[in-house]
Amino acid sequence: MRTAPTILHLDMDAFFASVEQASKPSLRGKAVVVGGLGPRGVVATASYEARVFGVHSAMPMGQARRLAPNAAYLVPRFELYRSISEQVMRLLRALSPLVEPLSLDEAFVDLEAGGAAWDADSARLAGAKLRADIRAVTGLTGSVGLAASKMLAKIASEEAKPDGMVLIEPGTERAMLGPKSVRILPGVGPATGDHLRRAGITTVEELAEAGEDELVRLLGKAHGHALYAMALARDERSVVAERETKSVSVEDTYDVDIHDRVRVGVEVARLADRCVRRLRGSGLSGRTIVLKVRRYDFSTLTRSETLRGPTDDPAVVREAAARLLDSVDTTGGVRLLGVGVSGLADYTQEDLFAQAAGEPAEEHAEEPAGEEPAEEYRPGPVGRRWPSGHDVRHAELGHGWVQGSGLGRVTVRFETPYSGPGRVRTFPVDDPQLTPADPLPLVEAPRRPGEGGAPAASAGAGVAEPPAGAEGVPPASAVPSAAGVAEQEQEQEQEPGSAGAATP
DNA sequence: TCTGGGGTCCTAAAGCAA
DNA sequence: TCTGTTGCTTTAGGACCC
Repeated sequence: MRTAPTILHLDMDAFFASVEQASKPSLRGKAVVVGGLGPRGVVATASYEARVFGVHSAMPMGQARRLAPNAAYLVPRFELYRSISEQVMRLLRALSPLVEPLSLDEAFVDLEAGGAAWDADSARLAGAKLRADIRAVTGLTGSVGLAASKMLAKIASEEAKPDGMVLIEPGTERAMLGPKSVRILPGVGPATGDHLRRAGITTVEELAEAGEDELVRLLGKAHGHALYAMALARDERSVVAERETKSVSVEDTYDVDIHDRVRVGVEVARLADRCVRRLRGSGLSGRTIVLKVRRYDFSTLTRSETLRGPTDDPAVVREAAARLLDSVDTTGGVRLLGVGVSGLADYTQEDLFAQAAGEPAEEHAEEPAGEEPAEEYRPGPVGRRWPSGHDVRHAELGHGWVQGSGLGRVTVRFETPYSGPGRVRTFPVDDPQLTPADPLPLVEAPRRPGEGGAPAASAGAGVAEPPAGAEGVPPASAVPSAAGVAEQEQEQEQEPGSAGAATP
């Protein structure tokens, strides 16, 4: 274990919600909830204003709406978040080549390996500068944890939230960890937490006192050893920059359970195709096909089949998935279906033995082997073209975003990341002057010299108030192309207005 | 109106081979 | 030849993470 606190963990604050607030001035300082808007959606991220009402990640949307009926409810825009995330990751890689992203909004950085820090003081400096740079480049805030190990750096950033920095001085680890709940340790979730509580263990201190043998007896070998080490603040895991993908999967939860066996088969085939598209997009193939079925009662089962060699042939995956489906009972209905491929290989080695009888493994030519195209099939009602929260452009009124749609109308708020809160107007859904638009950068790209570190779009109090509807003319750079209409938008059918941006 | 989507890792049982 | 041991692979499920 190193002796200097030179491992940095960055965690962006309420990332999805903060991005939406930065791009929509009327939502700043308001409760914002990002997640699936369908009847079975859950919260992906809640802004801190929404958390005051008790809304948090993974909560069913319905419950969130009951707790915070006046919050703004938005569909996630992954393409936009990805592009912001890349900006942040670039800043991290400027500090060190050893950057380990954990998700779009989180990463470890080994400052020592990059020569960016060697002791507590230099680490603090690097952390402070990073936070300032992130704010300048993205307009967003992130929290930083600094410590001598990954586990502690992560706990430190948790402690620093929101918008702060915490450094754990080497030597003080056990004292700080001791009184805390076992739940702060990575790998202790609801099940393990319960298990330990029944054994009379609730704090990290008690975990350490229980002893290694007892923990192994309680939780099994791997988990027991790992947890005991964590309890003693021992964590030797190094920051690893490149991790190989182990599996690729896609799944859909349906708004209403599917009972029709034929329809189930059709959906499985569709998922298999989508999965293969992703597989090929990453230049991979795989040997093991996995079918996942969640039944009406939420019981989940998986069936898998391992082929003799890796494949990226849609027909082969489709057929394997269909065979697997034959072995599961779907009476009562299914709420979720998924198809995955694991046992991955670089797909250069062309399918030596074609798996499907008589199936030419070669019709690779078609799809553009990149991102998934938007799905045309979703029988989306009127809202299809106007997902709530997405950007639009009006021929006369300029840039805005969809606040809600339904009943043949779409409500748009006209504002940009650099304007003040804007006005709301309602149009027929087929208004020819209205077109979907790409998101604008959160920070106006060429910053005027001498403007200091306070970019126009910094989400926070005291937003400058230019005349409502003022248009920042967007520099086209740094914007994700073809904004992610693809990803997932669960369509919502709502009365105008109820798609509910916070009533300003 | 209960409970998403994309992953990772671990365990245990069963089959098979040496 | 029979039996027991060991170890690897496949399969299914569960916990956890963001």
